[in-house]
Amino acid sequence: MENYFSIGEVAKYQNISKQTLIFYDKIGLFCPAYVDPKNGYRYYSAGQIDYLDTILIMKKIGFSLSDIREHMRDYTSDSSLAAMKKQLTVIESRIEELRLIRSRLLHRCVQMEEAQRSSRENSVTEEITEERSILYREVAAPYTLREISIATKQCFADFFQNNLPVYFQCGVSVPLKRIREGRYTEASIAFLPIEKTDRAENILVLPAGRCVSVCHTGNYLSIGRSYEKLLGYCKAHGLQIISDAYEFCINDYITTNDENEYITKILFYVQSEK
Amino acid sequence: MENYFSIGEVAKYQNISKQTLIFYDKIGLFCPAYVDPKNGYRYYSAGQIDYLDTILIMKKIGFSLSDIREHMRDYTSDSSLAAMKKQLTVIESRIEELRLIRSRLLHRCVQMEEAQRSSRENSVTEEITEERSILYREVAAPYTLREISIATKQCFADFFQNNLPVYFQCGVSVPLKRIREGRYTEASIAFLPIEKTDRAENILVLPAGRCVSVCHTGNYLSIGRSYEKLLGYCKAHGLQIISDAYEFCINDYITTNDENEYITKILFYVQSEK
DNA sequence: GACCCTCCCCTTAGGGGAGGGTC
DNA sequence: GACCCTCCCCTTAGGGGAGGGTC
Repeated sequence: MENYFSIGEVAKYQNISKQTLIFYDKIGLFCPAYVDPKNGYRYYSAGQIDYLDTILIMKKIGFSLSDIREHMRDYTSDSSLAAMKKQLTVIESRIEELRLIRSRLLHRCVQMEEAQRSSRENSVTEEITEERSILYREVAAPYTLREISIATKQCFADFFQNNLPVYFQCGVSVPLKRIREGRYTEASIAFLPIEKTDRAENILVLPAGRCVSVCHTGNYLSIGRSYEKLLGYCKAHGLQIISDAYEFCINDYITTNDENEYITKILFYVQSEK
Repeated sequence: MENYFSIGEVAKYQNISKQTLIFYDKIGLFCPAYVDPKNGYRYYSAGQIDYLDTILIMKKIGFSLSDIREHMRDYTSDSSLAAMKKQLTVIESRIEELRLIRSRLLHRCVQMEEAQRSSRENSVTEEITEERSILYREVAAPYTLREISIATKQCFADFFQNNLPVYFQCGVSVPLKRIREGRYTEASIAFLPIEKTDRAENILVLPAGRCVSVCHTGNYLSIGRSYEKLLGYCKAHGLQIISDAYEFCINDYITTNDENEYITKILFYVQSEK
């Protein structure tokens, strides 16, 4: 037994637990070279423990234990190179996915922080917006919160299914005509802002242009208050509204369960009256 | 029941399975607004299913279901922002980790492909190497494969424990004196090449400089053959060896279980004889 | 006293039925 | 016939014992 290692020694050298070695033995991934028939003690040969490095590296690369077991049943430099290259693409797509999630998160965090500063004033601002795309679904009649919710759900389902580059944010659009009639909450489409994409179906591009906006703070049903303010501002400044209303949820059910904290940015495209 | 959704409808809208909804109910993460007492049917209100978006987004961001449950017990814009920012750092470190793994994998793949081309010729080449660092451990007497294996293990354990920026590659160094005496396999240190690091302990920097090298193909115990070739080359070309031997495993037990496929690059620093 | 063994239960986020009732 | 329910077993990669023998 001179040249053999006990389970404790192997565990120590490789800095893994004995449990792990017992487990690898049980699933046939890495079995001791010799097992004492009278007490069941495991002994590993010096030559074989190098294979543990290979196993640990394969694990680090992202292979499952059963993948590793199959791979090592008979591995050559060719099969190893092929396996490593395959894993390289897996890792790269995982990195891409995480990057996307990071950019969405960042976007939402930035928006919330900006809104927390500006919403206290709650004043109308004029700005030139940049072009942006939205992924949308039409809201069915009678345009109550229920139908809006369903349309939003459909957008999210589309996003989760196709992993589209949307942000973690939603919004709705309300026709100008309904706003004028005081039907502030009867949205005609629900949408999710989305990064530039090749896809065409259910995508709408909002052009760059002159806009007025206000952040509405509080319960969604009280949004009429902010609309009146916005309409009043346009009238007072000689601005003609040339689009439907676009509402972007900055703070909504995704980030708070207190409706008083809701923040909705309302936006209209405008031009000076002739 | 007019405004309620059945489990099937919710599953369809959110594009998740019924099993998932039953599971979320069981763990108390997302329970139906109403359960029919006579048949146990689940009914979800229009208002509540928006929370599912929040749950799915939180999941996508990387929270566990129990984290989400705790978070949503009472979440505000402040607590959400804090949670999102925390997750942002988690995601960023995950991306970094994957990047590191990718660079190691790439390094190994490139080396193997290069070696597969050049090893067929098996000829001595002269080159100017760049500076590189190695993470090493000393090999104990009597310098057999057993002690080398232990030293290598210690390097790997250090790597796995501290997640050091090493490549998935190992190597050894053999003192020139032992080479001259024909003791080709009696390495004095085992090492792993490592990216530039701030760490100082167990790190050795191999300088840039003029080198000769040869790729040895096959069983490690036959490496003497390649050493003789290398020494002969130096003699014939008037080169004086000014360092110990460094052996880099290009193809080893990590990538093949056929010793005939092993490829080891042997390298000496040299200068012209005066 | 330190080391080793074999059970056995536990964790995450559901998937896939079986068996039986319900709209 | 399509929909819903409640069990129940299964998956990954081990961790954490308990209870008992061994160097």
